[in-house]
Amino acid sequence: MTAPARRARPGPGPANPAVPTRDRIVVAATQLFQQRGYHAVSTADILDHARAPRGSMYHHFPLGKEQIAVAAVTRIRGEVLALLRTLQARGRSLEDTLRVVADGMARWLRTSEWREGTMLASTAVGATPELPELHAAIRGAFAAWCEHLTGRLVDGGWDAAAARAMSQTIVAGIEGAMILARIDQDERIVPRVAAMLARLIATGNAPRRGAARTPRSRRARAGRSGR
Amino acid sequence: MTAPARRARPGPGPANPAVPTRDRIVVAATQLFQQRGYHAVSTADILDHARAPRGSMYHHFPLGKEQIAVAAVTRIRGEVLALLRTLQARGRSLEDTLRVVADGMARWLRTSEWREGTMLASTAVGATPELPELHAAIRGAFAAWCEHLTGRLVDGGWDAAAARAMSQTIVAGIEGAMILARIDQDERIVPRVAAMLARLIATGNAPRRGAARTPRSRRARAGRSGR
DNA sequence: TACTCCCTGGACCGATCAGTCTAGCCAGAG
DNA sequence: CTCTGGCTAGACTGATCGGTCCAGGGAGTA
Repeated sequence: MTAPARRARPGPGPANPAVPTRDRIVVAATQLFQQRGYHAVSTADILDHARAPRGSMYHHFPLGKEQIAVAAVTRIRGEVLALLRTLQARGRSLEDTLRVVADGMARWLRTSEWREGTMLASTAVGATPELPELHAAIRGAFAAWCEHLTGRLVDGGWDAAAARAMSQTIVAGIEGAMILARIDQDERIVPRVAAMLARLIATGNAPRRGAARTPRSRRARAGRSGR
Repeated sequence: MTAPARRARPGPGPANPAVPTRDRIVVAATQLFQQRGYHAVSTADILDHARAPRGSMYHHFPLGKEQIAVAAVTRIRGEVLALLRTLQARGRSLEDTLRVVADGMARWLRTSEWREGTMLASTAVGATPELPELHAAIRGAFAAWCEHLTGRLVDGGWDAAAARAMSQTIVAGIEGAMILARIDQDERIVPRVAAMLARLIATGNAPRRGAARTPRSRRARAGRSGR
């Protein structure tokens, strides 16, 4: 318990010159922040991983570490949103989407040997109230995901308020499941929780509406309320 | 974005001599870890808050910071478990228990101005795979909570596997809801998610009961491992 | 009073932190 | 060719990190 000696690994081989330095930094930072969280990652770690010199980093990110973290969060936000939209475009139901996402995340957990995996939580913790820019970026990412899910639920006939609560439950459940799965090193927790959430979606449609099953009669709902 | 200057506050008034130094350290560490996570809290922070000198800390915790974190996690584990058991002893249903816990946590979030609140997640992130003792402590705490919840569900007639999945969903959902609520600074998210989970419990008892789910006679659930 | 032992108090250490600075590389423009 | 400016390169800084060390303080016992 004396010395961490975490800096042992010198980085993953030589830099790939085909990838611009800025992108290499963002990719490395994304991985590291997901692994260990904002405060446990040093700029030297990022530079090591990205095979970039210090000067380049402060050239591309003059505001320093927090700015890099914002870029990383924005990247994650976009990737997840793209996946959600792709699945929607392919006609997958929301329950199906949940399953696919959960399976993908479980695989990701395992292949990274439970080192990566908590999408934003690693970065979210400790970003309040210092680091206001990072805080805002994380908040925006969660909001974007929830908004997408809420939209899909409303399209499916959900009451706006219920849809909002449901989408928050989904995001919270998945994020929490990732934390539990990492700690337990048991990736099956994620699909398990996702199945529970899918059941909640299936049975819970429009809790104060008439039918319990999806009525498919969309288009007629009132305007969105939230935010 | 230059200097954090977080060390500005000198600590919360003079030390209370009635509380032993060791306890003051654990209490301060618990609060700080919940606020900012393991890596973002320095030993100097803890000492400041606890109004204790450096020597005392390494007298009581010769293994250093990680040992203090383990003590803090153990403390949280015990407190939550005690609350769950108290509510059970008072005859509250599991759904009711969930509501009470969620309301309490929401209040806690607000009164701490969204600085404390994510029970273990703050500490959990980044505790893998270094910090093995801390990792084990967090894992044990989550396991203890899940075990309690699983026991109550099985008592209520749930199939063992389904009960386990449900209890993990509950813990994951609450933990995730706390993260979302902190980021959004909106404590209503927690009771909202809790209500969803309660609905899942109410409707989900023995899912697909008639179908191929193994009923599996519940055995006497083994000794509950309190603290 | 004298002695013991648990605990306090804080100076101190080498390592590492995020961030600064400046010297040069090198491709494209003129 | 020269010049220029975006980018690289890494030495350097002061602050802070977790951890070590040891000189006492002071209650209990004799």
